[in-house]
Amino acid sequence: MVRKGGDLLLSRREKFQRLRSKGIEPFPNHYRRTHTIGEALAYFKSNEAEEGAQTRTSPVALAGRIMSLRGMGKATFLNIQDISGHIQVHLRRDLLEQEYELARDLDLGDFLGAQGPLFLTHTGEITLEASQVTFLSKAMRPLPEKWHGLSDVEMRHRQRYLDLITNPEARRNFQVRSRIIGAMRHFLDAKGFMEVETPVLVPVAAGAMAQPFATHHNSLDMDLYLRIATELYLKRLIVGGLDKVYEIGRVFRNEGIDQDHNPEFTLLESYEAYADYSDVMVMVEQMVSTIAQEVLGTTKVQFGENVIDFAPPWRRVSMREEVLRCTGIDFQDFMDVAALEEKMKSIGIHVEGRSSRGRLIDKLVTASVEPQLIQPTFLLDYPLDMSPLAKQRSDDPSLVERFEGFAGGMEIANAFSELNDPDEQRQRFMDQEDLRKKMELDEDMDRLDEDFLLALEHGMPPTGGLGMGIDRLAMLLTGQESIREVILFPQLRER
RNA sequence: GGGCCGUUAGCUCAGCCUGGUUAGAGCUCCGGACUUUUAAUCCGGGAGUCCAGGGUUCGAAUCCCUGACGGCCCA
Repeated sequence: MVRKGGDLLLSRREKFQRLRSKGIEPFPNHYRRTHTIGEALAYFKSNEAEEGAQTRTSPVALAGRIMSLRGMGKATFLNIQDISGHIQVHLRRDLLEQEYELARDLDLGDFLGAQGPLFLTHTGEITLEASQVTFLSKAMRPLPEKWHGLSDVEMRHRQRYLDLITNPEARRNFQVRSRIIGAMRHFLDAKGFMEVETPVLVPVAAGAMAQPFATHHNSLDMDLYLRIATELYLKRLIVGGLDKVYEIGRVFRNEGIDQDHNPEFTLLESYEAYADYSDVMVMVEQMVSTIAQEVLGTTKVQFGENVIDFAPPWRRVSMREEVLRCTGIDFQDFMDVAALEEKMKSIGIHVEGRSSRGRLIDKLVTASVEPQLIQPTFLLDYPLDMSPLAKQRSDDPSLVERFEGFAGGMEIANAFSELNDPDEQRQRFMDQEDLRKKMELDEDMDRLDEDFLLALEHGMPPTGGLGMGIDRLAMLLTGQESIREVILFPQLRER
């Protein structure tokens, strides 16, 4: 596909042809570098520490993308970049002789291999003095502007590779994200959890209240959905005796897109037999603070105008109390849906369509409480109405043993003591379905998964379960306020 | 779903309010000079579907309408 940019593309094509006609392969198969650029810089510094600024190292062979190019006639300075860093390369005609001609055909964005000793220029920059250069790959299109980088947000997302080439912060965000997930696996593995993979294509999209994406399997002639959660499959594994399992996987929810929602996102779910939600709470604060410490070297991160400290213990407060504090509404005084809705309207919270009591309370939390929860906070003990998979509290059956974890004004974790009574679970699913039908609700309810109930009937031990949004955790630990900055290819409208 | 803002050269942006020569700048690109430069510098030269469509006007990048895409805020 050829797009605009006529001249610039043409001149690159011409240089490409010129290379070929000189017998230089523009896309050679092999190049052996001896060091990454980061390693080479470290190598020079250790030599410098021993021998002083005049040191010249033994030759190294480096490779990278040309990010700047300063031709000066019989000498050329350029900078090459790889993932570990960037380094200046000095090309001299007296050293390279005929090979120096190559300098004329280099473009920003091309890949170059260079071999030679490292030295310090008298402006103090570590530089490779090339005794040999190897053309490694041609860029047929120009890079974005070298000083400002690529700043058009849409293009940064559509052509993420350009963002990654030119914006160090983008590279860093995704490196941090990767290390977060690594540290998370390490933490869970060390606790004796087993990582598993469960189906993405499922006959019933259950385990959360969300619209699924629908698809179809042709040879089975069967409608399937992309999972909206991994919950019910992981609990089947608890039934199966795996005792501590987790999955880090993509889930799909057919919903709107905004600052902290993408239709596909990465979710950690973990289930631990013989644990309850208070055990999970301790694990969450340990895990997040450990990850922050491991990845960032601190538990404190700048997020917007705030510094969030993930060091345990996190604040714990009953959800009911916190709603009361933030809104002046004690939802236990409003068992009636209409009365609650009326009361919410009086403080300016409107809910469209017909809603259940659970959804109204959820709305209260997201609208009035969540934005205030900047420092890590656990809200405890949610109403039964909005928690069909959680176990009731023994002292108050209108509440369940559930918490959600918040930080930076976002929900990042959701956990409960898992309901393991199969008859009660069936009843909860049916209540949800009844509620939806009776009230003609405009909302998603958890779907009944008959096969899951069959598993539960074989007996599930008491279990503590957790769901945690990896993308939002990555936002918090990278200081990014948009989920699109931590998802490499966020969903965009087709152009 | 509603409101506000944006879309001009490959990239980063000015110009628009207050319509009027051939739409500008920097980077990139092309030619030339230059063997320690580093946003290299100096000289010369290129490069545009002003998001799309419609309207107003003698005349539209500029004013109006519709749409597309994106951003922010609200729901």
